[in-house]
Amino acid sequence: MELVEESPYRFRIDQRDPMRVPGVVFASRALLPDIAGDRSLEQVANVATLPGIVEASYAMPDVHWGYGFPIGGVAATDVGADGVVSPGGVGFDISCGVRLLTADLDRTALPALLTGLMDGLDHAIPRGMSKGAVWQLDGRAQLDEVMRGGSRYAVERGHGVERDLYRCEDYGAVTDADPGQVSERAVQRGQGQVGSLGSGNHFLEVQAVDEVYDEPVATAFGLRAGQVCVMIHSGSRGLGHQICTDHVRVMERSMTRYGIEIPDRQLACSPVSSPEGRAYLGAMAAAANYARANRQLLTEATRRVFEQVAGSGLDLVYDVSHNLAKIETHGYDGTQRRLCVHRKGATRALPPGHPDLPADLIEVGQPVLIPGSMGTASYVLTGAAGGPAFASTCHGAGRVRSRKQATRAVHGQDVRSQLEARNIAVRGASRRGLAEEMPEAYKDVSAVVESAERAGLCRPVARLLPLGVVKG
DNA sequence: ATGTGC
Repeated sequence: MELVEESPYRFRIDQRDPMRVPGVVFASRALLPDIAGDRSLEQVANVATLPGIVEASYAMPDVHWGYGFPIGGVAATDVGADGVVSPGGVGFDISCGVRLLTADLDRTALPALLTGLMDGLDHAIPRGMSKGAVWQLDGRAQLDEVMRGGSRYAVERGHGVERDLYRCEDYGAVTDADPGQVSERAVQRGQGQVGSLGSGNHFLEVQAVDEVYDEPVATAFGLRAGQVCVMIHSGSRGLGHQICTDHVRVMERSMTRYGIEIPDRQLACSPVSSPEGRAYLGAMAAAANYARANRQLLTEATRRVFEQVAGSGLDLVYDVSHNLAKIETHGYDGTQRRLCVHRKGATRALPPGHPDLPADLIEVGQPVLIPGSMGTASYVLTGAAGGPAFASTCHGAGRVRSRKQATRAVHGQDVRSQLEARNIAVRGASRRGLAEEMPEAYKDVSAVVESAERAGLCRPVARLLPLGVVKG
């Protein structure tokens, strides 16, 4: 795999058969995947073979190996030119994403409150594999409402306030969800998980704004230095996982019918406008709404704890997904085209002036929420005008060691006491979970964010530091 | 990521 340096933060994989477009990796030289021991660049090249792909197969600075597509990948296909949609381009955790909430508290008030808050959250936040949820749904009919209405339905039912919807991607729900394309098995798995964190890299953190880089934008987002925040990172749990599994299987079988040849079965795909493509997009949208409702219910549980322990409310800064495909209009080849933009481990980053932004954010751009690895900083960014990858940027630190490698590397060292030694409170994390998520298993999120900024993908707004973490 | 695993 040969990389051509186009500029200090942009490398190209030249197009050669059967690639339809080049690959482009946005990263500093230091952050580039190790070509010898990592197959993610090969995956970037594989994605470039997809029917209808336009411009390039893009990789963000946090790129690493994933199912078919790399995590940290962005690929747009032209809907009007038989462009495809691929479940592997979204990932198993459909609409995994992040929301950030601000408290009416300064970090100076926290030492006296942190233990109470963390104990309250420990009790209030269901987490881990299939271990309960905040919301007990009343049968499939109500789950269908969640899949159709997302956060909007949750708020309608009293789980949140109207303002939450203005600060959620798609005003809390996408409109094209089709619960009829969600299997009974997916429903069974998702039924009891609305309002649950999950495990792996999912977390709820109490954080503080450590540094503000752009005062006017931070103010528009509702952020100030020293402010206490809560970040929630979760997705669509077993429901999204099962939807991905189901539709990959269907698409694998339909490939020959559409004459699609791909170098890796994990890139299974169908034309966006085909029955299989539309079925997947309808089910994917249902999972996207489910994930927003999930984060909304986790928000409500967190609010109850903050109200009771600290007498503080929590305002939503934003909720944005980093695993999703969306039909969007972008200028390409001199005209406006409808493109299916796959973002897998990549965050939508709308620039200032974009019509899809809520009125109070249109001048400053979309809040982009970047969770760091456990115990490290997280970032708030905003979209950059003229960004080079369909209004997308990175999504986090990006793994450099597999879960297995990380577990081996811990060698009995106590990740929990290392966090506590740095005054970060930990609740509910399994020893193994902590080992898999140790910061050494990830790239340096600060370097990732710096590369994304230098590549012109986004602009930095604020850095957040963790005070307490709740994990599965 | 995930009723970690065909």
